[in-house]
Amino acid sequence: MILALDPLIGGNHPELETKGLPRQTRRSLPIALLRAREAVMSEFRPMLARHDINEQQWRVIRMLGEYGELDASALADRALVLAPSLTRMIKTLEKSKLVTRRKDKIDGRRALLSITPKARELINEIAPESAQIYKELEDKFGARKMEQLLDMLEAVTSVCADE
Amino acid sequence: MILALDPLIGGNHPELETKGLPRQTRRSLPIALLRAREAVMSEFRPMLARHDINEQQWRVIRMLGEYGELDASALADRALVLAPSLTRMIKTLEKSKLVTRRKDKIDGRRALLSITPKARELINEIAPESAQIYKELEDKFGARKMEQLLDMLEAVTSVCADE
DNA sequence: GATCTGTAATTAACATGTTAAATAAATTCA
DNA sequence: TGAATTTATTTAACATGTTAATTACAGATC
Repeated sequence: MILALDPLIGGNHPELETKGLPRQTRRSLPIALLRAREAVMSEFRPMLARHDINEQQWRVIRMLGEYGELDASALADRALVLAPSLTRMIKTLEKSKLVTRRKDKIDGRRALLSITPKARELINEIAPESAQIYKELEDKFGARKMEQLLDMLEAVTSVCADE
Repeated sequence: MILALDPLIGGNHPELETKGLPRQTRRSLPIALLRAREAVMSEFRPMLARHDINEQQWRVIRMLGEYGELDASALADRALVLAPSLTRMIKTLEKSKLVTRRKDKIDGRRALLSITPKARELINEIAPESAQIYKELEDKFGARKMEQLLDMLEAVTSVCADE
């Protein structure tokens, strides 16, 4: 997505390409971010799958583990999940006894969510495996470069976020 | 996602947090990539919506515009869409007369996909708007930093991809 | 040339992503 | 106070994401 296309009709000639990608797409930030995310997540997904959990569920459970009880909006925000998705996910997670839900007595609109002891056990199983994978990635890529990359990602995020 | 969780039960204390995020999550690469992508895409999505097209459809059309006719596997690969998603998307895009589809006469298993003149017109409308948004982003973030970020994203992608 | 194996695409089933509309509770303010 | 407005959540409808199974064809082997 999201770079100028040249006016050529019928695709680019090979000499305009590098690394097998046309120049328009090769250095597109949105695509580079998507590619990187896919690549990184491919290291973690099989491990999560072995624990019968998906990426989004892991984010939700983790955030509740880290913050404690949260209302739905705050949780959706932190777990980077949209509210309607969260509503559905909570139903599933309640059925599998990983999340509990109660009404806020002060503000009746709010749903307060927290994790069960079973979910804490799950976190305790997954966390070390996750840390291991992360560490291997950090070793291969370089801890220093990782820090730099995280800094730049934070920077580009805030450039886009506020305006 | 994907950093070690400390053994504290019931969430972190405020003094362990920075920028409103618990330390476990604050510097997680998968989450940073997701956040960055969401932030960047939020700049482009409204423009694409005005053209009645979503992010994935734009990637598919763009790739066909850049490469010319492709079989479904090659297209799915380049557009970063899974094959089953692509199958469904092509049906929609055929109905809206943006993509055409034919069988490969040499290898009967392959579906060869290309875009219509109508899609080329759409590309010609979207491309300059996209370039404009991209340029503004580059100006705000810094062209040099953008290059560095793209380099690092490429690097982390290849570290994960091959092994 | 019939079977066996591998590959491309599709289908199926269930998950989340996305936008808009509906619901319900809180807040504002005339 | 009570109507109007705002806010939190849910529902609805349709999109893609994801994995597994299926279908259809190609290529290899005997």
